[in-house]
Amino acid sequence: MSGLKVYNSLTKKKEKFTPLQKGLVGMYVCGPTVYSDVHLGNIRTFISFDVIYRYLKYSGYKVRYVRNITDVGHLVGDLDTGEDKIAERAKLENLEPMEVVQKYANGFHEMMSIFNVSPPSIEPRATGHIIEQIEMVQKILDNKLAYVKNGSVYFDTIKFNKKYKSYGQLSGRVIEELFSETRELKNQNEKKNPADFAIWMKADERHLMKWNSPWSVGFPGWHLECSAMSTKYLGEKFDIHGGGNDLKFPHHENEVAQNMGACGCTPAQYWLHSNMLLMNGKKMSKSDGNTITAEQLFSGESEHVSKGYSPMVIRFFLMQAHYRSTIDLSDEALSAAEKGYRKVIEANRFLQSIKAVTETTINEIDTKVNQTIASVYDELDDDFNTPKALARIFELVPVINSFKDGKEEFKNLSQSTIANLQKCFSEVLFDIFGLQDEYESGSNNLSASLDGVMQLVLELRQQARANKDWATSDKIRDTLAKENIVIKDGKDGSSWSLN
RNA sequence: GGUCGGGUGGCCGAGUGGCUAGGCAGAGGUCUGCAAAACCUCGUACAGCGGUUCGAAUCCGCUUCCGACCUCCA
Repeated sequence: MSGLKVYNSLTKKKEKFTPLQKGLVGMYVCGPTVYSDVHLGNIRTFISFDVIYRYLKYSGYKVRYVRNITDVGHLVGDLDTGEDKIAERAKLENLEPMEVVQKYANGFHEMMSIFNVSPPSIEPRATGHIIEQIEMVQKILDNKLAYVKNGSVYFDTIKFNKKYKSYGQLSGRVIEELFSETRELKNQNEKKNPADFAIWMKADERHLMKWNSPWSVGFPGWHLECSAMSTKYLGEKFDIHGGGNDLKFPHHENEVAQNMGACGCTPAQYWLHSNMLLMNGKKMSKSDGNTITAEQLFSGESEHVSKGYSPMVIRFFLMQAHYRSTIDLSDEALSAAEKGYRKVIEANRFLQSIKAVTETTINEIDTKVNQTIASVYDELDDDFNTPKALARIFELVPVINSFKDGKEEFKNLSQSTIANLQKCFSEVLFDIFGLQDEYESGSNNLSASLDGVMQLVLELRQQARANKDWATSDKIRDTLAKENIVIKDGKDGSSWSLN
């Protein structure tokens, strides 16, 4: 229950998880910038935090999960004077900026739903919080940790670091080195030093997205929206802040600075960072063109895959790696995941169909199975170790299948052990990992009647087999196979499944 | 160049100072009319070179290769 340990990027250590308020967790995760279609790398991050969110809820916490949508403030190119990404895209597609935002936000939500990612408790947008952001800029100015230059406002990292000595703590950077490192290509005369960053930018005439402020007609700096919105919905101090590894610097580092600059306290207790999805050994990234969209993966229309893979196979594939490790996407790995997914889902399907078992005494095998079940949750308590938990689940699969086959050692599993297995598989696979049984194809009327038809077919085939009429029995099997229905002959009759 | 993280059996991926995950593929077997599925068994892997240790894939050093961040990025 409270045995959860999490790896904190701030301290670089695994720590016992203790929320600020007993039983309640506030979690903020950086969402997408909606200026183009999400790719699988983005999706991985949101699935990782979905599992974390689900596990926290499973563990009995009441979680307020805030995941924002950034629809302004991302700049293009090397310079802070660059065009806003959304505005840029709007020009390109000949759309109103808000149309761009809506279009890609819709696409994002659709993807999240396809991958069974739970919606957050609050999904705030940057453009909906301009006032809060302006107020935060003012607070930082009041605290003398920012300065105004030609209508733009810059965060004064030197002054901030003198006061708090903490700039760079999260990303492991030393502020002095940041100066010497920063390339001199910036025509950033407005900044006092290169490590400073804009929290409010004056917009020029051509800019499409701009708002009134005490300093100029302009727009907020990129990092500001997360600071403002996390404060608004979770308070100045909250429990977990998450995001992709690539956001650690400068985004999260600057976020911390802004929060401290405004309220004098560190925002999140625990910083969790998920690692990147790789393809061909390299980070999946739009700018490199090293990407694959989910649609391409579903349809198989990509040079990277030989066939299509379903959303749940992909989700299962991701569960096989720890969220803090990179994972390499490949055709071979996906097809291995597909088989593994099928195996565990089918074992579960049988498991859940077991009605009542004659109660027997608890024997050695029961004890062993129950220990393994307990270990599944221990693994998840250890920084959400899904691959280890999954390994334990797979140790239980042969137990279930052996029970099904009536194997001597397993046929007398007790009622309570079966119940524990059912609970464990259902909780871990569906509630925590967020998988779905794709072979079940819904509990609709069609599948129910199909099952009725299939029972008849299987019965007829069974008769044919009893009469050693192999021609008929094989014809049934082979014809069904062409329709992607697979017949499996077991000890106590046959079963079927959709391929 | 700076900072950080990695190199694990055919592939993907866990992991701990000694009890050597798991999935997929492969081999053999059981079952089966055949096939599939299922079940059982198997490979003794940890980049290289040194060192610490009774003992290291796991700790330290060096070498090498790869990646991430340092500029927008989940």
